[in-house]
Amino acid sequence: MTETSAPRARYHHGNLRVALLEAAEAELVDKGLEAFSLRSVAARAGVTHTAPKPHFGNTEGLLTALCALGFRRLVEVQDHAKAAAAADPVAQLEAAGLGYIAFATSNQALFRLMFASNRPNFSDQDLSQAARRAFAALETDVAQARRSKGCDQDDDALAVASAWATAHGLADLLSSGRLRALSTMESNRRDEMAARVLSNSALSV
Amino acid sequence: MTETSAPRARYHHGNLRVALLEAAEAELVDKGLEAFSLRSVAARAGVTHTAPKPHFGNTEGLLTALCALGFRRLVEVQDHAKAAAAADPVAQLEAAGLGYIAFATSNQALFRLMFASNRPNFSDQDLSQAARRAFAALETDVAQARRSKGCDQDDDALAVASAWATAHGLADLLSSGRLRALSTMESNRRDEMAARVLSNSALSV
DNA sequence: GATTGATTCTTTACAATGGAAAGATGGGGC
DNA sequence: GCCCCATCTTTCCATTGTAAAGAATCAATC
Repeated sequence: MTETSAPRARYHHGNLRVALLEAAEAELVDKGLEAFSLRSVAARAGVTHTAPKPHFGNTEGLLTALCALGFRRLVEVQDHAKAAAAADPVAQLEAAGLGYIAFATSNQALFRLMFASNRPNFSDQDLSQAARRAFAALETDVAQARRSKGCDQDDDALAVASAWATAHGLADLLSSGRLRALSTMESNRRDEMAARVLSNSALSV
Repeated sequence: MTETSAPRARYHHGNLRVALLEAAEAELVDKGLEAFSLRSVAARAGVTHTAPKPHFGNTEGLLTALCALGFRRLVEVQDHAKAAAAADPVAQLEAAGLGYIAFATSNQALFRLMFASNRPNFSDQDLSQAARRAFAALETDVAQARRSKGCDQDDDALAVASAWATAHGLADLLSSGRLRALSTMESNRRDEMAARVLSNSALSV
């Protein structure tokens, strides 16, 4: 009777690819991107340090896959936040922004991998597609919020840039602990303030 | 007659500390933060790889000093931009924001060292002082712009967060080439758009 | 069910890196 | 002129990522 829950001692791991991705994320959480070690990741997964090669090629390959996973999760977090918010397009946009911030603050190292690293291969198909999807979602959120408020469609592109920059700036500064004014607030109030700043940036350019 | 401009072949370098900082920045520009190598920096300065130790301790020490230098240069760039702008407080704020963006786009790796790295020791006296100065300048710029427009002083703290987030977000996304909508514009027009977004974020929260 | 080929994983080896330790050098105070 | 000490070099070591070759296993075919 072979244990299906512990396929470890076997020579062939069975699902090493996903195990490595999980180990890599744990490594990222524990040590941060700058102390990320492929050998350590392999050890976490219980394999030797060259086992990742068939699955990811090299360290950059693993980080590229992890980065794509990050963009997909970013969209998930935003979708989850939107589902819990009011149907009003402005509330939806604010929820997306708050989701962006929540993702950044609870996945700091992954966020940096996605937005402040040269290690992932951004010309990789899977990654660039995942990143594009995240950007496309933002575009429609901004456009719908602006339509609901009767904003000029000609300024949509600028509003997208403005909203993204604001959300990204808040996310980055909050996740790195640099916005004391906001980060020390009680979380409901912080979200209220952030939402105000976000909708303003998208609607009144 | 000893050449003062080439104090290299001597055992004691003379001003190795500043030479290493210059070499470190060149290394940062050439290879980026993630491929930064202390040995390579030492080689650039014409010394062996352990020569930096008496001056900076370890790699983190060197990066910490470089990071502090970055914050001082950021303020310089902003001051320079403000000096070239109109005296109007809103124009001054916009100039500071555009300076922030200009710094980020022309010093990408240094910008990442300052805002997206755990390697510098941010509890270092010199560094934290330099960073605080940069933040203080921003605070006064925002406050003065708001006074000139009769904005409510109670919202100043939020406006500072909003303006900083917007400037930082624009800077980060532009420097990493992610804001095609803006980065493909002719530069005058781009600055005009960015200024509009920036002042809006500070004045109409 | 046995054989063969391809894939996965291990073993081994190597170059690059950061840092520790000890020695060589020479500047500066006395 | 002499000695102390900061500066720089030499040497050594642990860690890391990657390449190459071999062992183990799976899968397809006969």
